[in-house]
Parts: sequence; structure tokens; C-alpha cells
Amino acid sequence: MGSDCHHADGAHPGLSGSGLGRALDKAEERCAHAQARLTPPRKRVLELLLQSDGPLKAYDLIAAFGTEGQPAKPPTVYRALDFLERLGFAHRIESLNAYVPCRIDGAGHSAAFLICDCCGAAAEFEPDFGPQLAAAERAGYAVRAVTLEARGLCGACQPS
Amino acid sequence: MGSDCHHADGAHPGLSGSGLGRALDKAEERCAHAQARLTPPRKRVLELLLQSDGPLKAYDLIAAFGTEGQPAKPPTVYRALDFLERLGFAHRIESLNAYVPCRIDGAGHSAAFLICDCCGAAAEFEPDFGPQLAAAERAGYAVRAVTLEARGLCGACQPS
DNA sequence: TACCTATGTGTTATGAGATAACATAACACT
DNA sequence: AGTGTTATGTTATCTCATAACACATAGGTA
Repeated sequence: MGSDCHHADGAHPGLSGSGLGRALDKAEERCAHAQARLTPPRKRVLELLLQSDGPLKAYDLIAAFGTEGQPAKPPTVYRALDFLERLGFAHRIESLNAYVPCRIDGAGHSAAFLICDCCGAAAEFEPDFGPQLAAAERAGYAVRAVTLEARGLCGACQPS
Repeated sequence: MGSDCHHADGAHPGLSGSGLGRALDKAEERCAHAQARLTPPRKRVLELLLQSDGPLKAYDLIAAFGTEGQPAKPPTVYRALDFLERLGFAHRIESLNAYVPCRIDGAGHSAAFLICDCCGAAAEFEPDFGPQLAAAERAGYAVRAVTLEARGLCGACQPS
């Protein structure tokens, strides 16, 4: 689980029990608003992401998908991930080939992460893309989504 | 190269002739300074990147590597790319699984791109990561490298 | 010179990540 | 019920990237 080092994991702890239930209920609600369906495979993948303490690889999700230990087929999970990303419930962390649930309410399609190269934690933070969007506008680009990934060491993993 | 659409390619044009030679000479020089060696495979990969009009996939480089049409072996190219990234001569664009030569003098290990989802152009721009670095500091992270990728449409590909 | 150690290269094989293509099923509207 | 649309199941395959090990070359140093 995201912990390749001896340090405390500075990441978001996974949800469980009623916290998890509430998060899934909220997702259902948001889907209803958006005329989208949180079908069983989609819900299952979201649940796995929410339960996790850190970024999950697609094949981790595939392996963990079945409740009796049977894995999913890759397209099942990749389709669910597409959906969850489209609706802003999850983000792909490109530099990790991994996925996390969105931690920021209504963050749309943009996201920013602080990624610890030691413990694997990926902390999502509120993106302020002001200067970058200004630069894009100057260049005549119409920006649809922005992702930022900062690699380094989290507080717990720094030499001190 | 990089043009999947009917629009003009807004990207950097590839270098050739003396422009290419000058860029490679400059790279040699920077290597000498850094006590690093721009060996033949490394130079060849850099040359291919510089010649291209747009981002190149690793396997494009592998295919184009040999001057008589023989491909390289994957590790040859991946090692050269590692080197070029380490020295700041090239960047990997994560959301494209592709590589570009660095267009910004002495940009270090951080980079920002405007990526056109229509024509595939990837324009590097001068990153101003002020707000993000401030946020990282508040969170106690020691940031080593930042990459930003903005997806959208370049000027030429917008509906108008 | 002869040796040693770092670093870089060549080669085979394989592991990880993602998608194409097509059949079937469920929904939602009339 | 009939029809269009959206989602799922399934097989196979494609693309991307690295492990592991043998060999070669550069540069330092006794």
C-alpha cells in the first residue's frame, strides 16, 4: 500500500464503515444530478479507491475487484476508471500510472498532487492555476483540463 | 508527425541542417560542463527528438534509431532517454507517453506543456510554479521536480 | 604499463499497463 | 413491445517499460 519506506505514511487514510458509505452515497447523489449511473462495477472501483490509503494501480484494482477473490477483466476496471475520471470522482496520477479518489469537492477536471518519492503518498491539493492559465491564454490555447504533479519528499520522509 | 487532425500543426518545427548541428554542439558543451558523456546512442536519440515536429513515442525512437533502418533494442533508447531527462535535454510528457526535447534554456527538472488534443502539438512554456510551490511548502513537502500538463485545443484547432 | 573501478552498452527475455473488437444485456423513451 | 443508447462481458492483443547479465570502454592510480 504505497509504503516502500520506513517512514510514516503522510497520505490520506482510506475510508471504511460509515465514512465510506457516506462517500458512496454522495457519489450516487452527484451521479443522479449529472444523469449518470453509478453502476455496480463503477461503484465497486470507487469503493476500492476510497478504501485505499494511497494510489492504486489499475491491476491492483483488477485483482481486488471480486469480493470472493476473483479478479475483474481489465476492460471492466479501465471503463469504470474512465467514468470516474469523467465525473471527477477519481484522478489518474500520470507519473505513477495510478489512481486516487478525488479528495477535493467539485474540483472538476483539474488536479494537483504532491507525490512523495519515498513513501508513495500522493496528497491532492487545491489547484491554483492562475499563472499557467494566463500563459495558456496568451498562447491562444483553450484549456480543458490541467494536471500538476510535484515530486519530492513529504514532511515525514525528509532527512530532517 | 503528431498530426491526427486536419488543422495546421501549431507545434515546434523540427530542427535540421545547421540548426540541428548547433543544438547538438550546445548539448555536447553542456555535457562537458556536467562531467557527463554525450555518447553515440544518447546523441542519436537527442538528434531524433530535435528533428521531430512533435512528441515522439519511445517506440518511434526505437524504430528510427538505426540509420540503415535497423531498429534499436528498447533498453538502448530508454537508457538514453533517462540520461537526457536527467540532464534536462528532454522531457517526458506523461499524459502522452511521449518525449520532447527541452525547448527552454536551463529549465532544470520542471516543465509545463500545453497539449493540443486535436493535432497533438505539445508546446512547452516557461513554468511559473509560484502558487503551487507555496502550497507545497505549507504542506511540508520538499519539492524536487514539477510537471504540469494542460490539455485542450491550440489556436489552430479551435472551432473558431 | 597494468590494474582497477565507474559507467555505459548489447542482448535476451519478460513484466506491466492499456485497448480493440465484438457479442450481449439493461435502460429509457415513445 | 419496439427502438436507440448506454453499459457490460469476453477474448485477444497491443503498447510501454524494465530486469538481469555479459561485455566494453574511459579515467584514475599504483
